[in-house]
Parts: sequence; structure tokens; C-alpha cells
Amino acid sequence: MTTPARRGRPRSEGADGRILQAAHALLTQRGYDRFAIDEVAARAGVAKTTLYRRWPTKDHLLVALVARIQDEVEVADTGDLRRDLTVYLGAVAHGLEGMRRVGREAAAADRSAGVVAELVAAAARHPDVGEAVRALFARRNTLPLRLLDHARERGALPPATSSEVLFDQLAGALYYRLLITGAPIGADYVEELVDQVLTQAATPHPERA
Amino acid sequence: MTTPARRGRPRSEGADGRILQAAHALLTQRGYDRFAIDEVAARAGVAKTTLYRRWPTKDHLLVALVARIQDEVEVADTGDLRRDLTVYLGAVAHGLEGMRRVGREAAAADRSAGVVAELVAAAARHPDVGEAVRALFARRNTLPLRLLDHARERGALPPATSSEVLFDQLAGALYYRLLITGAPIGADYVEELVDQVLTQAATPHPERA
DNA sequence: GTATTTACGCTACGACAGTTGCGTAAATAC
DNA sequence: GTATTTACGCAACTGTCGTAGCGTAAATAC
Repeated sequence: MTTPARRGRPRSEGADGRILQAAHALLTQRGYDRFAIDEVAARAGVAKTTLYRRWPTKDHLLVALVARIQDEVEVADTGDLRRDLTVYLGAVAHGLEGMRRVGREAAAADRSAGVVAELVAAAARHPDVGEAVRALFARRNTLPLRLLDHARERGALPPATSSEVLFDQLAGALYYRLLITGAPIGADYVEELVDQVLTQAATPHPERA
Repeated sequence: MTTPARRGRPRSEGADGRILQAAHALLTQRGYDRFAIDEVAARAGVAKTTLYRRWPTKDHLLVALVARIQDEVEVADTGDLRRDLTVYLGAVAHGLEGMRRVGREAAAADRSAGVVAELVAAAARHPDVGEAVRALFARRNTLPLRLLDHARERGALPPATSSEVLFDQLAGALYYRLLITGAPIGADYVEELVDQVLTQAATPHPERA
């Protein structure tokens, strides 16, 4: 992994790290719309132009920050689908509730989707940011998707079940509440959601002749 | 509904309409981040300050626009749940795909969530905008929720089913794909989604002793 | 050594959101 | 009529994102 000895002046050692660190501090303190790029640059001890050479817009910087913050969510595959799903989705929901409070006084505790909404908008504004965000989520979702695959293989889900669609249902419900309805997504809701999906999947009833 | 004869100079007749019309035209032409408030005011023939007296931020104006654009989605309750859901969600998905293209050259056709993403961000930035958006969706969702209630009552869904949670699953899947994964939400996907939810709900299988 | 390449810091600038202050217009209250 | 209240238009201003130009610093190529 040695650098192949580029041509001109090398990039300032550690500037990236100092910028991200300063940006992270300001983001968590004030939120996305109330911190200025100029201030990030000043705190990091670099010129604003240097920052822009690395991240061409504030939106790009945001993705880099979120990708950094986002801690990996553990995925246990114990064979108890209900339990595994509840644990996993509970962790996701908890993480999202945390994102909600980034840059707000805890007292606020309103129903805003916070920084996740900004991330979504950033992805919509710039194609390359969108690509990066989608890659982030694709990577994050591989393990839970595999969890559903295994469940289907061992007969815990109907054989015709599509893991992708089922995952859309589960994750979608959480993001829908976070971003659209603003409804809370606590542990109790996650349990109800998983319960309903799996109970549905196990209870026969009329219709569908 | 006669005006109670207010005190001072009345608001300029029709200014609201002209502003909204001008803003709508610019929004559909260029998209949210590439049209300027100054330009809207100029086209509407009012001073910028007059516009700001009505909508305190660009985000507020956006909600007013979307609320205006959003056509009511028909909800048929024929007794055939699968069909009714497919039709309803198909219309919603079609509307969302339309929102995706607002302000973009048709050629682009990328995976951006477009104006919906901006709406979500606007809701996250201002508490009152969030309130308005949530009211918009609550109103929009009453009929489909009733549809699910009826289905449960006549035994087409398990009696323990929560309409709210089920609706989160369905609508959530669509918005999740629109806003997060960028995956298409065409008629084929809607059919697969409804099919899977209802097939799950009708097919017994092991697990859940 | 000199030439070249790439990054840096700095200053100035353009575009746009949103604000402020002020003079004026259009209504009601008396 | 005059006083009061509310809206309007206009112009100037601030804050912030992002860009452009330029001189300089630190590396490699020869």
C-alpha cells in the first residue's frame, strides 16, 4: 500500500482528518443548516479552498461525515428469526433516533427526521452523492438480507418470499415513519412490526381463494 | 365565509395565486435548487418582500406548491383487497415517479428522489413545515387505512392485524425505495409487493410454534 | 542545479436566501 | 375630513455557498 510517488506537491498530511473532525463537531453541535464551511475550515486550520478541493460541496462533506459516524450494526443469525429481526431492527431504529437528535438541543425532541433527511436531500441533488449513499446502504444491508435468505431456506419463511421485498417492508416502515409521518420508532414499535409480519406469515385466513 | 372586514389595507388580490403559479412553473422547469425567489417574485410581478410576508422561507413555499400539485389518489373499496391495494399503491407509485422528474430533463432519468427529498428535508428543518407535511399525509392516508380496516372486518386480514403497521409496510417500501435505495417503483414492483404481503398473510408455514 | 507538476493560502467575487428600514397606498375608525 | 392600521414596493444589507485568479510551497523529472 505504498504510495506510487505522485508527481507534484503531496496533499497536506492529516488535513482530511482535521477537517472531518471539525465538521463533525460543528454538525453535532448545531445541525447541518447552521454550520458554515468557512468555520469548519478555520477550525481545521486550512483555507476554505483546500476544503473544497477535497469535497466539492457541503453535501459531499455530509456524506463523508455520515459514512464515518455510522457504526456497523451487528447482525446475529441464531436461527430464531423473530428474535434476530427484532434485535437487528431495534438497533437500526435506535441509530435512526440518534440521528434525529444530531445538532439539536435534547430538549427539542420534536419529530424531525434531522440529519437523515438532509442526507436524503443531498443524495437527490447530486448524482454522485446519491451513488455513494446507495452504496453505503447496499453494503449495510447485505447481512440482514442474508439473514432472510437463510430463514427462507430453512422453512421459516414461505419459499416464494423475496428477501428484498420483505426487507423493503421492514426497513421501509422505519424510514417511512422517520422521514414522513414523524411517528416514533421505539423498541415497542419494532416489536409490533416484526410480530405482525411474522404472525401474518404464519396465520392462515380466508381471502386469496 | 364573508371576510369580517379587517382593519388596514387588504392583501393584494390574487398575488398569492400569481406567486404560486410562477413558482410552480419555475419549479417544474428547473427543480428546487435552481430557481431563485427573486425570480419568482419578478415573474409574479410582486416585490420580494411581499412574497416573504406570505411564505417566510423557500421551504414553506415548497410545501404550499406540493400541497397544490398533489392530486387526490382515488381509493376504490370493491371488496377485492388485492386488487384495491394494487390499484391504490400503483397510483401512489406513479405519482412518486412523477415527482422524481420534476425539474429535470426527461433524459436524465437518474435514480434521484427529486422534489420529495427536498420536501422531507424542508419538513426536517422547520417544525411548522413538518407539521404541515404530516397533516398532508395524514389526510391523504385516511381512506387507504379505512380500506384495510374493512378488509380486516370481513376477514380478509387476520383479526390482530394493525392497519397502521400494515400501511407502514406497504407505503414504507415505496418511499424507502424512492428515497434511500433509488430502486424503481413501477407497476411490476407494486404487484410483487402486494402479492407478497397478501400471500404471506394466506400461507401457513412452520416457525412461530 | 532548473523545469514541471500539484497543492496550498489568500483575496475577491458572484449568486442567492432572508432581513431591515422607509416612504407610500389602501383600507377602517372616529 | 383626520388618525390609525396593515400591506405594498424599493433599496440596501448580511450570511453563506461556491468559484476564480494568483503567488507560493513542496514534491518529482532531468
